[in-house]
Amino acid sequence: MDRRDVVDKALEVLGAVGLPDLTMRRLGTELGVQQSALYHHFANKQALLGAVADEILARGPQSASVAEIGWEERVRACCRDLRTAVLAYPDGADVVSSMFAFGLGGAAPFCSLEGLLGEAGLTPEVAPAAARTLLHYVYGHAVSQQAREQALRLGAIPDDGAADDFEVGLQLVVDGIRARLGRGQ
Amino acid sequence: MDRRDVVDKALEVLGAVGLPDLTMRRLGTELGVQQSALYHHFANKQALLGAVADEILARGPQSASVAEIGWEERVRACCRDLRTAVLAYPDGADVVSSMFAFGLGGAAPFCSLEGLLGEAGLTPEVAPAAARTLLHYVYGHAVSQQAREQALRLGAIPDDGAADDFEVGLQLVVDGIRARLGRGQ
DNA sequence: ACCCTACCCTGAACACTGTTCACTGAACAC
DNA sequence: GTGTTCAGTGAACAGTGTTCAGGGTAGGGT
Repeated sequence: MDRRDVVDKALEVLGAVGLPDLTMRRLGTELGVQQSALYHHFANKQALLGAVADEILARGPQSASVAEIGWEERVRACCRDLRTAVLAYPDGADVVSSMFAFGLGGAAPFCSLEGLLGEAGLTPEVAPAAARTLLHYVYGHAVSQQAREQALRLGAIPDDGAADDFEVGLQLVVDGIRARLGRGQ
Repeated sequence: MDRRDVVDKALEVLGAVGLPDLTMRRLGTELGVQQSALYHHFANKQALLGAVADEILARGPQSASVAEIGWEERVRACCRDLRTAVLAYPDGADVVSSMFAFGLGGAAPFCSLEGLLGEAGLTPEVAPAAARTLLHYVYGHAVSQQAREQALRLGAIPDDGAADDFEVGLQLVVDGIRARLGRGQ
C-alpha cells in the first residue's frame, strides 16, 4: 500500500459518502488497515486532502488548448473543465478550493489560467489577479451549488428550480477581462 | 442571558482566538455557564454561527447609497463595505460565506447588490447572477487573504509581500457588468 | 548464518469535539 | 398555593484527529 492507494480509496469514499464521513477511521477500515497506518503516508489529514484535491483536478477533463480558437473560448473552456472536475465528487469544490486557499494543492488551474491570460495580452501585473478572480468565481459557484444540492437532498430546503447561471457569471468576468485588454489596461 | 449575549460573546471569542477555538465549551465558560445551556438559545452550532455571520455583517460599515454617484461606484462601495466587515474578525470571511452558501444567513449583501444592479438597468434574469458573481469574488478573495494571513502567522509560509489586488479583480467584474449593460444585455 | 536497519503496521490510548437528557431551581400567572 | 415555563446543571454519549511504544517482516552487508 502506498500513497496512490490511499488517495484512490479516499476518492472512492468521498464519492460514496461525502466529505463529512470521509474520516481516517473509515478510510483505514476501507483499506483494511488501522487508521494510524495512514499517518505513515501522510503527515495529517490536511496533507491527505491536498493530495485528494490534486487528484480530483488530474482526473477532470482538460480540453486541448488548440491555438485556433481565441483566448476567450480557451479561458471559458478551462473554467468549464475546472468546474466539471470539482463537481464530479460530492464536496469536491469545497476540498479543492480550501486546499488552494491554504496553498496545499490545486495550483495547476491557476497556472493554466495565468498563462492563458498572459498569452492573451494581459500584463504580468494584472494576469494573476484576473486568474484569481476567475478561480474565485468558479470555486464559489461550485461550492454554492454543491451546498444547495446537499441541503436539497436532506430536505432542508425546497427545490426552487433555479436555473444554472454558471455561464452568465463566467461571461461577465470574461467581458471584464476583454474590456481591460481593449483599453490597453 | 439571551441570544444577543451569546452572539456578542461569540464575536468576542472569535476575534480573540479564531474560528477553530470557538468551541461550545469555551463559549459557555466565557459566559459563565455550562456548554449545554447554549442549546436553549440555539438549536445547534451552525445556527449560532448563522447569527454570528449576520452580526458581523450588521457591525460592518454601510455607505449611504447617495443617488448622486453612479451605480458603478455604489456597487464598488457595497463590495468594499462587505469586505471590510468580513475582514474585521479572524475567519470572518469563512463564517459569512459558509453561512450564505448554506442559506443560514448573510442574505443582506446579496439583496443590496441585486437591488443596486436592478436599478442600474440589469434585467431581473441577469441581476441575481451578477450579484452572486460579485459575492463569490469578494468572499473568495477575503477567505484566501485570511487563510494566507493565518498561514503566515503560523510561519507555514514565507511572506512574499504580495500586493493587495482586491480592487483589480473587483474592477474586472464591474467592467463586465458595464459591458453587459452597454449592449442591451 | 547472523545481525542490523528500514519500513509498514498494530492496538491502545489521549485530548478533544458537538450534542443529548434527566433533573434542579427560580420566576411568574392564575 | 399550585402549575407551568424556562434557563441552567452535570454527566454522559458517540464521535473526531493524532500520537506512540512496540511487533513483525523484508532486504542487504558481513
